[in-house]
Amino acid sequence: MAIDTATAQRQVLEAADALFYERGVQSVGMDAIRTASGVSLKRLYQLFPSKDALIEAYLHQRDQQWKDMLAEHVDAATDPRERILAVFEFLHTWFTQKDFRGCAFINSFGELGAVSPRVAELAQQHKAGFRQALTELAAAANAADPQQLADHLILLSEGAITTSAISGSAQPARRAREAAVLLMQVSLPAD
Amino acid sequence: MAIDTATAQRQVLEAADALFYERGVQSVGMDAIRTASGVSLKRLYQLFPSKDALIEAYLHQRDQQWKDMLAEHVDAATDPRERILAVFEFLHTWFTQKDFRGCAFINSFGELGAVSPRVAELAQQHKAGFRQALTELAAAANAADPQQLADHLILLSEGAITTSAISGSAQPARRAREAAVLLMQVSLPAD
DNA sequence: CAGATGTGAGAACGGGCGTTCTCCTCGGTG
DNA sequence: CACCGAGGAGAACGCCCGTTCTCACATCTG
Repeated sequence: MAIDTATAQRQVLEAADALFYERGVQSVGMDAIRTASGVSLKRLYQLFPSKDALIEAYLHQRDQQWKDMLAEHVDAATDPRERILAVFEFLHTWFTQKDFRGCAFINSFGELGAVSPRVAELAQQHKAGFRQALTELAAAANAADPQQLADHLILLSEGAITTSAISGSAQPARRAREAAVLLMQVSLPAD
Repeated sequence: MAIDTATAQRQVLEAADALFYERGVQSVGMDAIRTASGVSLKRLYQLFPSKDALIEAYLHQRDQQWKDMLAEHVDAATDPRERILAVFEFLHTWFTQKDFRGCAFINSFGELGAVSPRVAELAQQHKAGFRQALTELAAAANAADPQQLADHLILLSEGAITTSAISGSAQPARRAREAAVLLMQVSLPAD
């Protein structure tokens, strides 16, 4: 008997995730995903009717995983400032993973953003979600202007992600944390 | 008679620059460059022996243009702090250009960094050049730790570039400038 | 003028890839 | 047992694309 539908889907998504993220979306053929997942092309196409659909599912999954990992780090702290700094701890542990290759959304956007409105849209949504989360953290820390602090922290985070991806070092997370501390000194009310 | 070699090369590079930047490197075929440049495939291939070579030339050219534009903005100011802030003015004017689509190096790296060591290398060099420039600006402003201030400013800049590219707004340049002002308040000696 | 050279336009070649199709096997059902 | 539908393996199809080749023409040299 063939593999259970749910596990087939999971295997395909796992393979797609690993390959798309590692090599970029366009460099990975459906055949590579078929081989890596062990799911036949026929099944693959009945689970995901096109490569575009699979790309979309891949990005969806990344978004969810990313949010979960972020929340996990943030929720380990209770002090509002530490919850903000936890974002940068999260970045550091992410950057240290040996398969780290930057933000899947930034990469996909660079590859396909101009050519696939759907990819551009998903990237925007992902970043909007991050902004939302940071704005809430900034508000919880009593920032005078939570949106402003959040935006500053976002710039540091995004900058750290791309700098770390290109340089291959996790140091940018440390630097971003440093800068965040300084910004919070100025933007948050004294204790 | 055929077109002069120098102008043919210039036309090819112009076309490649526009197309690669706009649509991404992999989405643009040699035929599109041929059509846009008006240079025959034969000539094109004797000017650039492969698409890879053309991509490399494209990145080289982007690097040079970018440095020139940056220097132009920075050199319009004399006060060390204003020279640093000029970086963010530059970003803002860049983001406002109607064809702005992020950093060519970040985009190419996302597309091909894992698959083409040469592209990864060129991206690293480009970013190293930017870091060098910012470190000098920070030192000239008497930062206690010029490398640290430079790294913080880089994070803001890179974050602004990707955020602006994805969101389609130039606002991140303003936000980055704001944050830079705050960081300089803390990192630079008082007047 | 003869002939060699270089060029433009575009066809041709070779390979890769997204997607579909063929054929065969196998488990379940009446 | 005979049949049916689903699924696996992989061939096949169409298309795109990087690169090379053909051919006709125009220009230069002697």
